[in-house]
Amino acid sequence: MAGTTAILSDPMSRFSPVSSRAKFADGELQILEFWRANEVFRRGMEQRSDAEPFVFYEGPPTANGVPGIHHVLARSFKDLFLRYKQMCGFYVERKAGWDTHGLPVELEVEKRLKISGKRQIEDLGVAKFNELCKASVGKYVDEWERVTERMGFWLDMEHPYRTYDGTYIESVWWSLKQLWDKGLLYREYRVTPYCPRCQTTLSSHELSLGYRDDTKDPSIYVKFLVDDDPDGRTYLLAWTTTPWTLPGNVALAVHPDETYVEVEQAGERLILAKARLSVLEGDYVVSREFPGSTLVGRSYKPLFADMPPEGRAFVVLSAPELVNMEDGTGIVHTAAAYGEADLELCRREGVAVRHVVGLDGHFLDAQTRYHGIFVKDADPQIILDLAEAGNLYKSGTITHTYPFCWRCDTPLLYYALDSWFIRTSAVKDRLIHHNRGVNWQPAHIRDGRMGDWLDNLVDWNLSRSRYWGTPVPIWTCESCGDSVCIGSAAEVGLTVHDDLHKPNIDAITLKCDKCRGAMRRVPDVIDCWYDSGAMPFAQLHYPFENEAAFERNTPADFICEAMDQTRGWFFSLLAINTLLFDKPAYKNVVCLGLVLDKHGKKMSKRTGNIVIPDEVFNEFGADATRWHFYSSVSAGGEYRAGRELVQDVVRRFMLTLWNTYSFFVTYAELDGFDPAAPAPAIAARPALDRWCMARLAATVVAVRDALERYDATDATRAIEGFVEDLSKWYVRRGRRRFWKATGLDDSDKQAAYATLFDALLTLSKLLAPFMPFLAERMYRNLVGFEGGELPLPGAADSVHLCDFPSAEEASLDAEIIAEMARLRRLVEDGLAGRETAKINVRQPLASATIAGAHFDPELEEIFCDELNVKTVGYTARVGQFESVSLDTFITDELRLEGVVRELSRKVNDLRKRAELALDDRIVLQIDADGDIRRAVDFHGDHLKCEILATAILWGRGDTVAEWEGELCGVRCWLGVAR
RNA sequence: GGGCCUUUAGCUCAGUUGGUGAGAGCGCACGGCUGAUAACCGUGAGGUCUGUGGUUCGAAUCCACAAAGGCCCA
Repeated sequence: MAGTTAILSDPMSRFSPVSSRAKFADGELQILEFWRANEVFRRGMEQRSDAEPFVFYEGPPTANGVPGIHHVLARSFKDLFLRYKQMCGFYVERKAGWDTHGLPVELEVEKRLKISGKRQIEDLGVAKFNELCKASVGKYVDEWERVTERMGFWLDMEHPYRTYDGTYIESVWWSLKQLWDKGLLYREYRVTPYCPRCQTTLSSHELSLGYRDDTKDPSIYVKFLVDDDPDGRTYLLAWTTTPWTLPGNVALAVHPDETYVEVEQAGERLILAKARLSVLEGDYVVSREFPGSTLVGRSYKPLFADMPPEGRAFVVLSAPELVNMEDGTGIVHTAAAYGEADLELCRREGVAVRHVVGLDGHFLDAQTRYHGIFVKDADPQIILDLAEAGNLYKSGTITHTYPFCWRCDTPLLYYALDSWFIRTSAVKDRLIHHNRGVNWQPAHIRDGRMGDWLDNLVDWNLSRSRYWGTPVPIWTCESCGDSVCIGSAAEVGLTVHDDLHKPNIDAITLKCDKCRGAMRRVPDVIDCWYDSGAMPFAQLHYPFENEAAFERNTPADFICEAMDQTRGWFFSLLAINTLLFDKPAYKNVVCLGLVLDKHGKKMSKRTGNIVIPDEVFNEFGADATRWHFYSSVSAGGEYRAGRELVQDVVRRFMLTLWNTYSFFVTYAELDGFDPAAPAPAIAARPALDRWCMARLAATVVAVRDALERYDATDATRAIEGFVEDLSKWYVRRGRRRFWKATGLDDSDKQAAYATLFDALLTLSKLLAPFMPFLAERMYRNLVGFEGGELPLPGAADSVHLCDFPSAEEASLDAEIIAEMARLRRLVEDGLAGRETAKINVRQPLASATIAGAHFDPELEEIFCDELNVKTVGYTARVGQFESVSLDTFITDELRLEGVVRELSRKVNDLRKRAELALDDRIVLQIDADGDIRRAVDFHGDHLKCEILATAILWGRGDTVAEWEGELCGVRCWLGVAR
């Protein structure tokens, strides 16, 4: 590249020099600076401000930690389609959003304060706590913004929506009031998954985030002594994996239609289902058989003396829905407060419902034996006590799936509590209907994962007995119990500029319309997933303002998040939009798979296989990282991430592209190529050029088609294929055309430059949505913004302000693409033939014979050149495949031509070693005899051209580089002088 | 227990509605080419297309069952 330096310093150069060392990461930083200084993002939006909108919703992340590589994945895909649509002429708003409420934030603050549990929060003061929560939310926003910008994701972070804003909360209240008016909000005492550490219930989608399938729990068989047994030795045998619920036992359930047996074993009588006899240990004798119904109504002694019955309790109930014959004993221990079905059953049967465990997950004081102990910790003691009292039949451990809190890892309890629900089940059919109309990528999500979820829809547990969240806008009368729901801040005498959070809002009491009593707010806050699903209208403070903007912005044309959001944001968006408007919330969803490490293992901090975005960006750049995600697997697959994989993108794709681009710029500059000058019409260009343009046009069609289908993988693979062809066939085959000396007729050279320029410029636009940095760098230089002369007339100063390429009809040519492919297959065949015959490619041969169809003369010439044969002949095809055979007889004349080619190769190698510029002239000195002498005598002029020599001298003299050795079997000394 | 996805060369992955030698890139070995040179081209080794049945003139591809892995649900 020594030669180019001189050219570069020329102030009139058109292109800025392109080093063969690309330094992608450094280049990206410069482009970032360019975008910033020239406000390219803003101008891009402005340019399309009157255009048809393409609506995108940003799924709000919780900026509660630094962004990981999986966030980069989702943001890469978002950016790709948004940039693409903007280049296609749409107006694309990209409002950032932050999910600011909820348990994750509260936990972060608890951790930092080193406190835990609600009592400590209330000791600190809810006002203070919530203030800290709000401050904590912003803690990582800077980091998120930095990474977002660094990876080239254009997002309007200056006007984000925040779920804690007064305007946002007010819109959420409005929406809840709509549901209230429709009768879709209700309160119920219900057993729900409950986290005793966070002291709140969880919704079913939160629950689904925390299952673990390798949980070890006790598995115990418990004997309940029946009341009316004269001997006092007849027991009902029941099974449980939650010993801590036994103090809460109020009933046993049996299946009325199943057969039960009484067995004699070790002096005791045990009752269990016949089908479950296998759980018994050792020998036994079956003494009686009877239907389960005969057991119904019998009573038994409570397990613990300090558990006096309160109302009806300790009876056998009939519950076919609760009892199965697959596990356990056919007799089911029933704790009304700790099982969903248990509660339902006890209500139906009028059996007492009572808690033995407090909201903190510890046994209540009244529970004298275990009071104050955390339930899961009490299990061993309970088992011991049962054994001591003779109520334990056997105990063991099982491994099964059990839910844990998705944020704090505490094992969840099923616990009866008052909760507020949204009757989502009322619109189930509509949800399913709207989901049917969504274009899911990958398609199987629609009826698979999402469809299943909707089929099994349950009501949405909305309330959380926590602090940092949108307050439930419901007030209840202390005297008459009547409730009202508010739908705006004004209804409680506040504005959106007031703090609408706890504890402020709790201080407000309303007067009951019915009894004039005082109404107090339900102390709960709402599930933060509801916040996120409300963003289509809440981000605009609809319906209080922005009515027109809201109409324009719904539904979204496109959203994109990871697979786990089927139960999260994808659902909350769909559910809320359906409940409120009976409309779909989005049309196209790209649903991304998990990011695993390079071996396909889940990433975790513990195993240290985390990929840190900055590290990859710094080493290989954001473009390479993005491209890796687009191209590595089909959408929805599991993504692998690791530096080797990204490095592969650089080597496989980016360097190939870069070398081609660098080649073009180097020679275009050397030759003073002017892209603005009229170029030969495509139809008038050589076949190689027409082929290149046809391949380019086909690639444009393929990329557009793939992106319209939201298929990034197909799109990137089409581009990769073209770049491969451009570099490894077009440039390789056409190289000599570029360094041909300028002469009278330059039309061939002009065609070559015009073709390569066109290909690279179009490529830069095609690449812009995928690799925004590299595309910009190439584009700006190609159109002349980096050189010393004026840029191309009418060219935008950024590739991101351009229109996305459309295929030029004139260039589409399927036939030449097919013919070239055929030619390349036959060339391979010919080169293989040379190898077999042990004849170098440098040695010209007289002819090759193709057994197959004729080529167009232009293609024939390419074929001959590539195979280094003088002529080509044809014969009929033998068998199914075309093939090539070579005339391997080397005449004297051919041999001398081969010698010249060996010579020029050696000399050019010397030129390079001497670091001569590409256009430096030399004097060649030769000291050799025989074939070399004869070859030079015959072909001296040709040799001079090949090596840019002004003269060839015989004998040795002063040189800048020399070589001595054997060439074509002749001793030879070569010297190069200026 | 149920649903969905995956399984093709040492590694990462293509393989369109079944249809002419089972592919690419990387890696490895050998050779060639070369003023894009930290490139390029060719050849080779390496595959029971996870397995077993079935449909068919023909199956990596369609069907059934099974195995392994992943995700989700109960």
